[in-house]
Amino acid sequence: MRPKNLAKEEAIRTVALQIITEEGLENLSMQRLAKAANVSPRTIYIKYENKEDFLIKLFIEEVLGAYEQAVLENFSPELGFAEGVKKIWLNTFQYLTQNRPSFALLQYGKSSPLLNQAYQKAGIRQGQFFAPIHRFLESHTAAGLIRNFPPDVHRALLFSPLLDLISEYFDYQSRPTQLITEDLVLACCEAVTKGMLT
Amino acid sequence: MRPKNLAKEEAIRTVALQIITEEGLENLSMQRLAKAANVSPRTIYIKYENKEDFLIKLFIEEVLGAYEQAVLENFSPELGFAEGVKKIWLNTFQYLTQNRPSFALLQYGKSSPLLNQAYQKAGIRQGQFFAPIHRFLESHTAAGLIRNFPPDVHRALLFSPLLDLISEYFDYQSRPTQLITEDLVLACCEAVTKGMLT
DNA sequence: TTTATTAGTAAATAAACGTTTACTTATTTA
DNA sequence: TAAATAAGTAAACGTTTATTTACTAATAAA
Repeated sequence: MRPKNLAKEEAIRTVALQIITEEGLENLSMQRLAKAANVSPRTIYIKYENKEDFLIKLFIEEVLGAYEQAVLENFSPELGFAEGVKKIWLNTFQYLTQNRPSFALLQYGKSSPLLNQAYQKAGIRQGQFFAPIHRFLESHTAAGLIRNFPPDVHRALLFSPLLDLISEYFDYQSRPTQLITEDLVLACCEAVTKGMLT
Repeated sequence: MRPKNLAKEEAIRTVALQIITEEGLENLSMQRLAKAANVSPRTIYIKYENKEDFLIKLFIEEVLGAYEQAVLENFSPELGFAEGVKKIWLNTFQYLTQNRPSFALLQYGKSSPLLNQAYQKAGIRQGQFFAPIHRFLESHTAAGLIRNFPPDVHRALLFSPLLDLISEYFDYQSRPTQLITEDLVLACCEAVTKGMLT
């Protein structure tokens, strides 16, 4: 049996992320992807059932896993609230600003019905993903340190401003000076943290 | 000269918003839109140059204008900080939860390169849009009441959690009970407000 | 070394895409 | 009432889409 050429599989995935980042998800076609990855269209269909299957697997296996790992690096649910939130913010900011394709796909996950399905499947809102953060928030809530909100609401308050700042980071990347610096992000982190306290 | 049939123009726009809301921007094709609006494809091209022109005008003229008006209703830059933020939050929450197509298009504006252009064109980040809110934030910053951040950053802290909560509102709409109530939103508003104070 | 089996290719498929062509209809104005 | 003109239609345009067909290439097991 002829063995799989793993380099081709990888080329398909990385070229796909490149096209999505530079020209948007709507400009990624299977034929174009195949040509850019120096591969026959049929080769993509060896591993993936169809385009939808490909995108969902690209999202879950290539993006979400690495993202979660980066965000949780050196984080522990036992950390103090301010310290834990700061760690999460710094990890997220540093990882996503250095991995634009991941950020682009995460943003698409919020609007595209197709990728939104993948989100649900990955259990982001159910807390299977980022479980340590879930526990972290629950324990500090139980201790009465932070306001008693449902987990989804905690997540909205904690993460959405940060993702918005990262979006602005990329907007300003094409201009003479960068508005969104790490110091500024840490100041925002402090503001968000303070607001959540009881 | 044969007069324009305004009902057809309106049908095109409302049917487009319907399709985008229910099946996503990526499933809106000109031929499909024409058929669903009971119109010949050519009719769309009487008013709009091409698909891009149509979407941008739909976004700016149909969505952004009404959205800004709703958000700013009974708002004044002279209001106290907590009071002003609360008014904005309530206006936004009430309007967008009742106008899902507007919310859907606003979300697409963040990921789709095409609509993102429209955002920039409308000057959302430059403060031409929502100018009263811009003045509101500037004066309270100058007075030393809230932290001294750039306007884009203020906007990220203030609005992004709210939009995330509205997104969750729609997620929960298909389930037995609604998680995101007006009371909960107001409690979050209080948290965000508190965090922004110096 | 042959056979079986999967990887991979080039080219083709039907369907859908955005847009246009060729034409008809409805209305105003002269 | 007739001429002028823009609105609107049905059908088609060439292109691109996702996917498949028919085939070749490469390797492991026999």
